[in-house]
Formats: sequence, structure tokens, C-alpha cells
Amino acid sequence: MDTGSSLQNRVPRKRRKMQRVTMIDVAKLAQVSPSTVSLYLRKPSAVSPAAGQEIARAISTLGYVPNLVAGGLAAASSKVVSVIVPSIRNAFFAETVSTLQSELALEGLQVILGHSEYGEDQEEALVRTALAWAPAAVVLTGLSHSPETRKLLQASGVPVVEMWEIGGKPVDMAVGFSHPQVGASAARHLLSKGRRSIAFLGARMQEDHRAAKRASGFAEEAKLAAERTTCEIINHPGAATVEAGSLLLGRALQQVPSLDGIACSNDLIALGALFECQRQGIAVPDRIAVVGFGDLDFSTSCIPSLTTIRPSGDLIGKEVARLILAGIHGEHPAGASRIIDTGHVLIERRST
Amino acid sequence: MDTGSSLQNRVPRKRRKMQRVTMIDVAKLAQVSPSTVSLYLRKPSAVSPAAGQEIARAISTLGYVPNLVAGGLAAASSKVVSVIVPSIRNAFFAETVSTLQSELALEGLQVILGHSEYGEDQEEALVRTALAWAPAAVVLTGLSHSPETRKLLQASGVPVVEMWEIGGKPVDMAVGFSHPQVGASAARHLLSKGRRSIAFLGARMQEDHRAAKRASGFAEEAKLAAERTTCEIINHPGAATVEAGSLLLGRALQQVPSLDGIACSNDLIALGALFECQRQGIAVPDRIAVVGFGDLDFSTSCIPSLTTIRPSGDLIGKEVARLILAGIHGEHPAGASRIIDTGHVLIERRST
DNA sequence: GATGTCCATCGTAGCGCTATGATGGGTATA
DNA sequence: TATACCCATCATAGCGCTACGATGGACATC
Repeated sequence: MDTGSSLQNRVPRKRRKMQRVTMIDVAKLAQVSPSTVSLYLRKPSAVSPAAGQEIARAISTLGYVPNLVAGGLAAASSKVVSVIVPSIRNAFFAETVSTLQSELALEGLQVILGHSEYGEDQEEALVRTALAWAPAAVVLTGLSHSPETRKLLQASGVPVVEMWEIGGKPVDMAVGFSHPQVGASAARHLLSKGRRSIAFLGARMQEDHRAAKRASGFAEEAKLAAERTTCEIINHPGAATVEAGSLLLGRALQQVPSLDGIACSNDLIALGALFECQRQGIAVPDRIAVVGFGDLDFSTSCIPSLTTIRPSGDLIGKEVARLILAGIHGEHPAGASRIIDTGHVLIERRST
Repeated sequence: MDTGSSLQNRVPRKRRKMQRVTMIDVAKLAQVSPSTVSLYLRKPSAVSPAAGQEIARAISTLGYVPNLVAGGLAAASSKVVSVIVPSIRNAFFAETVSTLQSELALEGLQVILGHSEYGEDQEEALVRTALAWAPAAVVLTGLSHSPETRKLLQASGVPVVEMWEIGGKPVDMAVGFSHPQVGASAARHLLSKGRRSIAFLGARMQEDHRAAKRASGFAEEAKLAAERTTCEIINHPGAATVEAGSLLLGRALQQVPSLDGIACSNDLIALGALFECQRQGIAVPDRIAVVGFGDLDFSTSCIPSLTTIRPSGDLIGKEVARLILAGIHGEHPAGASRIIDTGHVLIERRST
């Protein structure tokens, strides 16, 4: 091919070493053109059964693995979905990501993971790299993002799903539930149990806007209640851990000696509170009722078993996947169906 | 350019619609060649400060986002590290993946995540897609893989790190610790506390080979002990959850009424066992001593606080990242330094 | 002044694939 | 028999970037 058609004759360039099996090799062996192989790979039904068989045989004898990078470049959109969560260590998001990944894998989509550690600047940087992959979709957590992030996403034209929160204006699509409503449910439940001195125990609420919204929903609902109801919001600046829960309960008792009901922004915190009660000889639920959030693994087994609110992390993952796949298949949901409320359920157990 | 040099004249092809800002746009605006822009992006120091500034300005005015897919294709290796874990819901792996992701992000590497659900076939499929991304490295969990998986990996020439286990022959590199030794440490600790009727409680050990190895290390060590020592291994076929722990303790007591010490393959199981003891009025550690594995969040706070073995999931993540980055920078570790033992630490608390 | 070296910069051939439109033979329709 | 229409298949132009080697000016050395 080196025709020397330009101004000067040039030494044929050393081609990069390369021994990888390509689609062309498959095509040669199967005695068809590369386009047919490509077509077969993307839409087997469009190729005659005879040719298909021949191609399949060639693929397996050569051990051909398609190069998705090349495919992504040619198709101007890669088979990748970029998912950005605050933290993968958080069981909530781990569950969602896990489900999402499984669902997307069925359609040959890969998940690229990033975590923002609850930082908007970090998130912005992650979105930037995410877009550099020309992903099939971008999935973010929550509805709070920097203006620059929103601009980047909007300009990109890539489908965007914001998950784990609804109630604001999403960039594109949203799947989740209302956090204030979760807080309200918790408060209503405690009030219905006759508790009048209640508190919300949360962690990292300066950064975790969703937890903060649960707290304010809780406080709002308490305000609506009969008089003689006191309500406190207590925050731990560190991460939501069992240990934080123990600390928070201690602080709550100090601040509100008459405390008779708490809601926690996370089951881990609730578990810590239960432990602290046990340590201090406080009867649960007799003296203090405890409501958690998350319905984590241990909530049925702990002592007493934990009344909690289940946000259905896996359902969120499923719905996000559904939205993304619909978009890829050309069925772009419109209007209200671009926002999906997965709701929440209060599960009453022994702790209230 | 459409020279019509081939057999027939052809209508100039409709070019694909395209409005994305490319490197060429940046180059034009900065009045340099595209190569210089590319060079600047990859190695800013190789470009004169004047040109560099010009390019930087152009990038920001155009809002240029490099296309990593194109870069990956041209460079024959994408800035992606494919990580395959059994389950991201498992706190151990969540921790490692989280750390790994953070470390790699510092060097502009992305993590593509897959989970195998402890299935070798699933893992093989994941490895296949992973390789389709021409990743900078592949990270797997454990040393047990299907022969086909090993063959695929070896043939690919991509750096491979197997994590969370050492003690066998890795495909390429390994970072982790010896699971039999963990089991042995647990047994030794229980024996040192005078326990003679001990059991190992594990979950899903038919699939989770590492848990099974901890169990057999435990049993081996028990065998070496003074006579009159009995040792049982009890398996729960489902996932390692708190609930499973409660069930397992019940079964253990049934099988070994004289039970006075247990080791669990996971802190969640240990926590479930603690709860069950509390429910049945069994004193821990007086009647039964409990050793966990994982040093999870709650282990310090639960009642009694849990003696456990810390495997340092974040250290594993860090070391995996180090190995990968060294490889990318051309420093290929050789020989023994391709296997890194992150060890384990037994942390004694109140439960023994 | 000639030659060599170094450095910043440049030109361009691919990387492996997909999308577009063309081709040509077979079948249905006029 | 002529025409239209399909369908399976094919040829090829990019997708946006990187890496290779070339270029030419600045400076040092002979």
C-alpha cells in the first residue's frame, strides 16, 4: 500500500508489532468479508445460517476476542456505563451497583466505577473522565451536583440517570425515592408508638445531603405532631458506622434525658445505638424505641430485631438498568416516566 | 481526498455527523500540530512552556475532553484496569476495590468492575470481556480459576494480579495472605485460651475456596494440638450473613454440646453467633469463645467486642495498585517480588 | 566553516472496528 | 419477459488518537 504518493518517497514505516487475532483473520478463515463477521457479531440473525456457522467456527478455532475499544471508537459510543457513587463501601450502593452490573452485563454492557467520597469537585472530575469514555450512559448518585457537572453532562448528550433520590429536577432521568418522606415515615412511626421525645441520629450530614433530607423530613413531621413533642437532630461528622451509632446515642441521651425514640440515618448507626443501650442497661423498645434505615443484613437478627425502612437498593439498580437499556434500544421514555419512584417500606420489628 | 482511485468513481460518502471537539480543533486554535497537543497531554514537560500554555488555553476555551477510546485504540492498551471480584456486596472486597480505585485514579486509570458470584464459568466470561478492553491490567480474586481462564490471561500478555490469596502458583502476580494460616491462627488462639471443643463456622464453602482453606487450616492446627481436642467444620450453603451465623451456632451446639470455642469465616457470621448466644443465654467468652475474620466496622462495638483476624483489605488494594503502576512505568518486578504477602493480624478483644 | 548533537515540533500511517451505501443474484410482481 | 424489490454480502471511509520517524533550527565541537 505504500504508494509514496506524497511529496517525497519515504521508507515504509515499521508497523507496530501486532499478533492479536482480529476480525480480518476470522473473516479470512470463514471465507467471508470482515463486514459480515461484524454483522454476525452484532446481529446474528442478519447473516445466513451457513455463513453464521462458518464464522462461529472460525471464531472459536482462532480464539478471537473482539476489541471493544476499536468497536467503541467506530461506533462513537462504547459499551460502557459509568457509575459514580459516593462510596462503594456503603452497603446501600454496593447493593445497587451489584444489581446494576448484573443487569447490564446481560446486554454486554460493562460498568466503570468511580467514587466521589461525597465531594462535588471529585464528582466533577469523575464525570469528566467518565465522558472521555463515550459511555452509553452515566449514572450518578443523588440530585446535588456542581453546576459545571450538570453543564458537562448536558453538553455531552449522553443519557444520564441520577439514582437514590427523587424530588428535585434531574439532569435527565432519575430513579429513587423521597428522602424527606423516609424521615417523615420514621417520625410518624415513633409518634404512633406514643413517643414524644424523639431524635434523629445521622452521620456526615454536612456532605451526605440525602441523610440531611431524611433528618429534615423527620423534624418537619415531628413539628406537625401534637404539642409536647420534642425533636432533635444529632450529627456525627465522621462516617456512618456502628461506633458512630454508639457515640450518637450517648450524645442524644445527654442532650435529651427524656429521650424515648430515635430514628437513625443508617442501620449501622441504629445497631450501634442498640449496643450502647445494652451497655447502659436501657431497655429497647420499652424505654427507647429505635428505627433504622436500610434494612441491612443484620436487622432481622440483632437483639432486639430492628424496625427499619427499606429503600430497595436492588430495585433501584434494576430500574436504572431498565431505563438505560430502553434508551439503548431506542425507546426513550418521555415525561413523567423519566422519573421513577421506587418508594420505601417501613418494616416493623421488635425495636419499636 | 476522495480520489476515486479505485475501479469506479463513487459518490463521496456521507460522513458521520460529528460535532465533538477533537484534538485537531485544539491544535488549530493553539496553532500547533495535533502531535504536539497529544504530546503535551501525555508528557507536558516535553513541550515548550509557551506552546504548553497556548494548548492549555485552547483546551479550556473549547472545553476539550480527550477521547480515551480513541487513545486506547491507538496505543493498543487502554487506561483501564479490569477488576473481578466474587461480590462487591462483600465488605472485604468493597474495601479493596475502593482503595484500589482511589489509588489508580491518581494515575488516570479507571476501574472496570465485574463480579463472578463465586462461579468459575462466570469468571471466565468476565475475563473474556475484560480482555476485550485491552486493559492495562486485570485483577482477579483468588488463585482458583478455570484452565481456560488461565489460558486466556496468559495468551493476552496483559499484566494479571490475583489478590486476596497467596500460597499457590499465580498466573502472573499475587497480593494477599495465606488462608490456611489464618485458620491456624484462629485455632491456635482458641487452644491457647484452653478451649478443647472447637468448631469452624463457614458459609458457602463449596464455592468460596478461600473460606474452605481457612477451615482446613483451622482443622489442621487443631489436629496438632494436645489430645482430647475435638474440632468440627460446619458449613452453611447460603451467603455469609449474620443470620447464617445464628443458624450455624445453633447447629454447632447441637452437633457438639460441649462446644467451647468457635472461629468464623467472616465477622458477620461471628456477629450472628454472638446474637444467638445472647438469645440462648450462653456466656461469651466464659462458656464459648468466638473468633471472627475481617475486623469489620462493628467488631469493636458489639457486645462483647469481637476477637477477630484482620486481613487488611485496603493494604491489599494499595499493593495491587502499586504492582500495576510499577508495571505501567516499566519497572517489572521480578521473581519473589511478584508475590506479596500482606499477612494477617489477630486482634484480641473481649469475645475470647 | 563544516560537522555533529540535541531538542521541539511536525506529518502521517495505522490501531480494529462499524456504518454506509453499493452489488448482484433470487424471487415476486407487472 | 421485463421490472421491481429483497436480501445477504461486500468494499471502504472514517472514528480520534498515538507512536514512529522526519525535519529543521540552535548550539557546541572540531
